[in-house]
Amino acid sequence: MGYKSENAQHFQVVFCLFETKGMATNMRKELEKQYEPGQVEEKHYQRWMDKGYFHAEPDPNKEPFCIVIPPPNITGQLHMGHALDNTMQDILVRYKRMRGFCTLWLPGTDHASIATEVKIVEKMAEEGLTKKDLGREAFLERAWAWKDQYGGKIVEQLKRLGSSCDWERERFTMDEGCSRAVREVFVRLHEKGLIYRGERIINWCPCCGTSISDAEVEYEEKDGHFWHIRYPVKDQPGEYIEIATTRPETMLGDTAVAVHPDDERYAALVGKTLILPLVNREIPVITDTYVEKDFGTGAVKITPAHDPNDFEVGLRHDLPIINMMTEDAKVNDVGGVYAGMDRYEARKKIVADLEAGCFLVKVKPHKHNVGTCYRCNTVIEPRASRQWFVRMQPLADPAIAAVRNGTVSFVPERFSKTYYNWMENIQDWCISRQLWWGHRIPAWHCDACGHITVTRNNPETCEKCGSINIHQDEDVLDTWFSSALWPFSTLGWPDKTPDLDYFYPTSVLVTGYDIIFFWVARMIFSGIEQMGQEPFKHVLMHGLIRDAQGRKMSKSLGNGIDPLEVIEKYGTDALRYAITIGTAPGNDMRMSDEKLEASRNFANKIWNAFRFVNMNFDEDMDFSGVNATQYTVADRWILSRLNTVSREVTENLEKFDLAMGLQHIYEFIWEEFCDWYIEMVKPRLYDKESQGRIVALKILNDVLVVAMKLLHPFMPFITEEIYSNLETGDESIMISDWPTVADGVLYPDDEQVFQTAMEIIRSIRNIRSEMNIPLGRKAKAILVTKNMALVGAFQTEEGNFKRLAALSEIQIQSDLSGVDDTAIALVVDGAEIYLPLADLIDLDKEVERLEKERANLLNEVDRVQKKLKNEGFTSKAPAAVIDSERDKELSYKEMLVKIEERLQGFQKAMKDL
RNA sequence: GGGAGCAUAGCUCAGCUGGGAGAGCGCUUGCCUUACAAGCAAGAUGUCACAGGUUCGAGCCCUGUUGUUCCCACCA
Repeated sequence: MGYKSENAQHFQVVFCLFETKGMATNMRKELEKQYEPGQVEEKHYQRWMDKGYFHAEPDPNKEPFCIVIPPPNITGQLHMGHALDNTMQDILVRYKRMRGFCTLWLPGTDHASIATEVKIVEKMAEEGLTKKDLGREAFLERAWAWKDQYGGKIVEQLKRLGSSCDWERERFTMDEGCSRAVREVFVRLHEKGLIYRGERIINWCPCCGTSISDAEVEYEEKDGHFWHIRYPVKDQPGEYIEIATTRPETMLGDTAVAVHPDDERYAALVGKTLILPLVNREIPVITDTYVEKDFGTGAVKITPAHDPNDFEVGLRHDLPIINMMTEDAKVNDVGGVYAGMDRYEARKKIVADLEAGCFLVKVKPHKHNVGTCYRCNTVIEPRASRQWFVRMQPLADPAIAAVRNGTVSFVPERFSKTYYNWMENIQDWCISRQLWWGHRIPAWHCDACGHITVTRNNPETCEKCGSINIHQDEDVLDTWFSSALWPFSTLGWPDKTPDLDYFYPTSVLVTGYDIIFFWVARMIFSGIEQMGQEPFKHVLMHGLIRDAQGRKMSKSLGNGIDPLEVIEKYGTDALRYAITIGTAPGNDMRMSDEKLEASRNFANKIWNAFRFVNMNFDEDMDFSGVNATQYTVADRWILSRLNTVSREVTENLEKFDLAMGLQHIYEFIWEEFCDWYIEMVKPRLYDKESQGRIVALKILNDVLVVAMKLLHPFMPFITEEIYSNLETGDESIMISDWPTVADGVLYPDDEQVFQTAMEIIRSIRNIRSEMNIPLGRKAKAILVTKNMALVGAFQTEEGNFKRLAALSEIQIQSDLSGVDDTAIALVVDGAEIYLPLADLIDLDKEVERLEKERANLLNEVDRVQKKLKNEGFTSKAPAAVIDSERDKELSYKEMLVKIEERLQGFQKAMKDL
């Protein structure tokens, strides 16, 4: 089946939409005045899918271009962040596809271990159930059911955005392949000694009941207190050390008090024993340089089990680690009478008891940062715990180098600093989570000998003692562990697949700057470690979308803008336009109804431009006889401009400046094509006998074809809708070729002439408006110029120019003969226009206007001349700049002369009156 | 404590390797001109935060200051 017949078939589908309302007389039916995105989007997306346009297979004859999607959480509901992220990816992908790359956009979803588990637990709570009630297996059944129910939802929502993902390759971080990759990486890192298990202080979320990594802790400044407490010295009544703490309840776990070795105030007490109040435990006074003399009292209680610094001090001094808290943040058995109390309840009681026992010296208000869980916002509790860690230093070094040497580049560049900052100060990564939903750690503990067997496949015996009494580690891995492998696990790793071979390293990663640590950094070191090659060449960062007031969108504020509602109301293309336009790369942006309306208006503008063209098309047009010799100035001007704009859009896309690319095509379509070219072409079209009609139709068609291509990556639906109704020979815009661009300016002379003509028309319109000359009153204009090209243009386009400037006649001549002294004079670069409107003119005002004009020009001439007289300028500025200043000088001078002549004539005429 | 961003029209924001300040919205005026009133035409509005410096030339580069936002670190 050829293109033509397909196209014809498609036409019928399109136009039946309008059959009911239109009252068309031929095949080209009247289109709706307003663009209706709804059905158009659904229709084309379905067709693209059916045709398999999104699918990519490795093609040795083409260059690959690959993006892996930042996988949205299965629990996720599409929000503006997704809309931005995926619009940007789709723009790049559609552009590269049209440029002939073998283009793969690989989609998928993330199991989002902790986030999903939190949601499921919440839902279970509504039924009065806890995880313990269900047990691991039943819980996981629920989780998978959840995934099946909601996982597809976000995917369907991504489709509404127009995302041209290869859905045949959709992946999930917990699918068989990705899980295999996870186990493989874990085992490999373990074999290299880069994964270890150890007792460390980790961040514990009492609400989620799990450890979380440093990156998952958010700090908020909160008002707290500084409690000053006396710890009495053993056997020396009246002697004590005063410490200060923000968490008095942790004293239950104190195993020492530390002072600075050089602190003379406490020198005598070092080595003595203190009696821990309320607990009556004996603890030593030690010295450690970690203590700052000038902060607080200069003496620090040391709680190795509940503070990272204290833990380190504890290690140095071989102190016991006393954990005083349960997993749900209650005081444990260590706490004696406080056992079973919630941490804050215990705090109150302990403070009260300290006060009663005269141990409390004072309470000072104190602002400090409190860590909270990024998922549930609960205050996290530092806690000594046995966990699995990834040793980061060896992995970080090559990952830093990859960015330093440009193998991976951040766009905009400044984000590489954020990356270095983190990578260079990296701590080991706590990867074990006390959760059930996720990749279970591939480690088996031997009940007989205690050895841990780490292996890819479920072992039956302990590798050390051979015992069959082994059990798998209860914990799962940090959800980011599997995301870190995403760029290669999704392409088939650890197998050597053709996909992996062809598409890895991927081309670009598009994501928000808020996720550099969680994800980008970890993908980079994982890719380098496992594949020996960086996972992507460029990281294109974007900012956050905020609400109209500039606030972050959040559930609690209820200020979120739902992209699906926006799509319903304004259309996907409008949403994509609004998201892309007018932002600098990497900056946050605000979204508002005003912006969306403006975006929809642009879509509507394009629609009406097409509508105009469409209604002038004939059923059987034949462009074959049209050739370049038949083009008018306007034709060559618009083609020349189109060529330049094509180059600009291409260049901007190449350097990932999407907003600027869109800006260029926007301005071209609205200001040049619609406001000028279409207006210029109308008379030719209305005159059915005109020779130029078919030429004009061809140019309209061709310009729209290219303009739609340039716009397609940004606004895929409306461009496809229009493209499929133009004369192209293609079956779809999305697999058509990107416009080719000629070097330089295509028709420089015509551009020049047309610019001047536009300037003339604008100044006539201006004066009409200024002098309140109504449109109804047709005025005559005398154009005085020696520019033959301009004369030619005005002769061939006379009807047009008359109409655009609302003139009844344009008389062209090379001198002032017959021009009335009192005619209004307009001077532009290269021409003068005289409007003999004596009866309408207030002579004094006209003199005033001319004098103002004269003053302006004098000013300009003066400025340019000063510049040109400056030797520094003439000797150092580039030749092109100097030339253009010389040109300006000439034309300003010429214009000045005309104005002055005019003024003299005018004043003489006034005298005569 | 360290790092980054931002400060340009009434509002929201663009502004290329430094070479006469732009858009959208809003505002004023005139238009339902057979593509579009979700539109057309014309217009007004700027000490480009401040102070120095580099340069023939600075919104743009350098230094400092002020205000503001964010990230990282975490002195108990």
